[in-house]
Amino acid sequence: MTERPALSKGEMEVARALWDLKQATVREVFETFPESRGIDFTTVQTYLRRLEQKGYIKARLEGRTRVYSPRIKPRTVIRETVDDLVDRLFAGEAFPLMQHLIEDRHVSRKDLDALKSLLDDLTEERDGGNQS
Amino acid sequence: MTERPALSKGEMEVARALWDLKQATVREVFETFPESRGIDFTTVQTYLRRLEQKGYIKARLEGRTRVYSPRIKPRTVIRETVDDLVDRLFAGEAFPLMQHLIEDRHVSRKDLDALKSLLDDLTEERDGGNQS
DNA sequence: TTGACTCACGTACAAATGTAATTAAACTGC
DNA sequence: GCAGTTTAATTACATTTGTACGTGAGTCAA
Repeated sequence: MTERPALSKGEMEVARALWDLKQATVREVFETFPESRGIDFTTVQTYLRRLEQKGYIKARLEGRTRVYSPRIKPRTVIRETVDDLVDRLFAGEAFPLMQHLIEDRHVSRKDLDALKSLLDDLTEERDGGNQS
Repeated sequence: MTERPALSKGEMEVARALWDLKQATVREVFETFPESRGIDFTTVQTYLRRLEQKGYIKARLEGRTRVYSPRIKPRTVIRETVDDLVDRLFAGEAFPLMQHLIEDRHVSRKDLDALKSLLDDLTEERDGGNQS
């Protein structure tokens, strides 16, 4: 099922920018990058073309301009990408990654609470109200 | 700070295998890969050589054999690698990644509890004594 | 001590990646 | 209506990556 070639790092950045915009031209995507990133317009263009070739996004012509939009849902791409990382760097175990994120990152107080809340929801859902 | 060239996917797999073994020869690392992975002995050898060149691991000679061991702590490598992913795929926000891991992955009951526990520890540590 | 093997190492090489220069097309103010 | 300017599309190219082959040195059984 892992048909599509994986995203490269540069492609990832550009794909995410496009997801944020929902749909956009090369220029629009390009403009989301801060000057400091020092990326060339044509580089962004190349990434978008490759993303299209790989099947991640699609484009329609509007006048002489290509307007790109996602073909694969971000959520799906994220799942595949994270799965791959977990496989390679954590032998397939997601837990160590979560642990790393919680312990070695600066998690804000707000995020901490939000995470707990997520976990509680999941626990409840799991138990379906009748487990003790 | 990001001096060392980043790990490639293949290098990641091999590095992790070496971390697990603490120190090992090419053959020992090679043998941790299941037949199904279909990776060649010399491919593993190449990855180890490149990891050494990139400064991630070091080797000492034992007879005519190289015994590899980590030069950079796994924890550090993981941090750098995950940071990079978060930057590219989540615009630098770690929270969405955690959310993805919690919601879109199968988290076992045991892991759920362990995660909550981690969060609680952190909360306490945060609040405990001097709050900001 | 030789022929069959086993390894370690260096070498190889196509494909993927990061990055951009070139070329071509459209647009704008004279 | 064309010289100059923006922008889009194509092409280019060095590096990195994935993957492995060849060569030569060490080892063992007879």
